[in-house]
Amino acid sequence: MKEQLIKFESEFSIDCVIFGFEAGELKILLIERKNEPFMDWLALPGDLVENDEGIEEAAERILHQLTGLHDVHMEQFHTFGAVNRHPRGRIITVAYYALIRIDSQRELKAGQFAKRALWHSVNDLPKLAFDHTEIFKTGFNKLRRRLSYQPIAYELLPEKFTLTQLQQLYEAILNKKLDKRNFRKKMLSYGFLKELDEKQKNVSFRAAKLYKFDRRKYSKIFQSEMGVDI
Amino acid sequence: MKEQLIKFESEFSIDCVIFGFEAGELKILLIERKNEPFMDWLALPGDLVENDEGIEEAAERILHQLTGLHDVHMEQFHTFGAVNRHPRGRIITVAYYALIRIDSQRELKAGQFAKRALWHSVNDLPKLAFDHTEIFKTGFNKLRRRLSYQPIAYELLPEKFTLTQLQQLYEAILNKKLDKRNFRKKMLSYGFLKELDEKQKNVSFRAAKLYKFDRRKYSKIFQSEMGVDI
DNA sequence: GGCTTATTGTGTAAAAATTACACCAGTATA
DNA sequence: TATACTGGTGTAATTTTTACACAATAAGCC
Repeated sequence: MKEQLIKFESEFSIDCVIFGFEAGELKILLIERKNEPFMDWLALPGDLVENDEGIEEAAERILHQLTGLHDVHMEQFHTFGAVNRHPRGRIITVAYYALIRIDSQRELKAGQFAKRALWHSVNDLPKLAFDHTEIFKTGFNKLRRRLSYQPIAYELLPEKFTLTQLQQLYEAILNKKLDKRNFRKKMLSYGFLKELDEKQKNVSFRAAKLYKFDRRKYSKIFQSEMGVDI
Repeated sequence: MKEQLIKFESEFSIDCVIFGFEAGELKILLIERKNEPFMDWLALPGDLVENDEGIEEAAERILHQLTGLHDVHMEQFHTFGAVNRHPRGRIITVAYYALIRIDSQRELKAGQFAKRALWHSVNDLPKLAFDHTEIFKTGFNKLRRRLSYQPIAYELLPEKFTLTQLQQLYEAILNKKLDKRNFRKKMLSYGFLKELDEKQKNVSFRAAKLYKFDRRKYSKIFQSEMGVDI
């Protein structure tokens, strides 16, 4: 990354924990590093923040560079600033997480700083570069806590999905079995799932109804539970 | 604007939103600035992070410098990084909040960078220096959300307190009236309040029982509800 | 001492939310 | 048409949350 440490009193970066869901498994987006330090290691996608961009802006830029995505709802979750977290000197990093739909159509673009980008299951992660394992764990815990009071998981699913898929996703994130009937009752009671006149195709068993997420209704319901202004 | 921007590519600071409770009112600790920019304005206590200290460490140092306090449980809640948040150049700030007991014995020490330090009610805050009004609001919302799922308010009360005081504190933070009986039932059901054999003194009405917070039991109960390691 | 005043301290019933639990229906395919 | 597999559904018990009112107590004052 930065070769000329002398030049800077300090620097900061953004790191992204980007969750996706595929084949019943929760995954995160990783890159394989091209340069020292930690050459060839897996790492969270991240980059230094430019001096003329805000950090939200930087987060968007970086995610775009790495995935081609725009307008992804990203949320800051923690800032890591241990003195020795980066071997090249003092670099504080602001960590963001995002939930995105894994789109098999679109290939991952590694960008200029990585050998490749890949989706990796959250369940058997190897040790990551820098303190990225810690960052990932913190982000995953944040996601869990968030999901248990706000239904945000739909962002990970394809546009049309079945209730079973939704439940599997919840189970993957919360890491526990849920009761099918209670889960459905609860999800439908929120009122932001729209039942479609369509069913699954190409399955070798009874096809399930497809549902769609209704963003309008969702906002109405959950905006009121947000923070209050003073 | 931007007098010595040349010297630094970037810098970062800590700002602290320190809550206290006094006379039935929720307050925060502010300083009156001694220097430009924003000379004479009220601001959150904060300082630049040194290059050889971690940010948690820096937060502790700064709080200590400003209040003389040690071992206060501080929690990071957000990092602010708008490009123009600081007129002197690009300074990203990591915001922490803390809840402390206002101790009338101990005088506030302003330190070398402030004219004075003071407790100010959260209800009629003037406009603060920099983006500190926004930082405060974000921190206050964080405190509210946190309090509604974790009983952390005891940190603001004197060692011995009455249930009415505890309720007033909740009402001040959540900004709504609570039902006395339900509130007491709930608080006592947690099991971390220890009833003392003592009562209020010097009150011109029926004295209330005093309670103490039992830190041991609290930890037992709430550690299990924290994030899970992977 | 007894009256006034202000606050403390207590219980119950109704409503709402959460949990536990099992079987028939539908579709593909063999 | 039988088999294998997943989809879809309801109810009762339990727990949690809410709503609500009055007697007990202590100080101050007359």
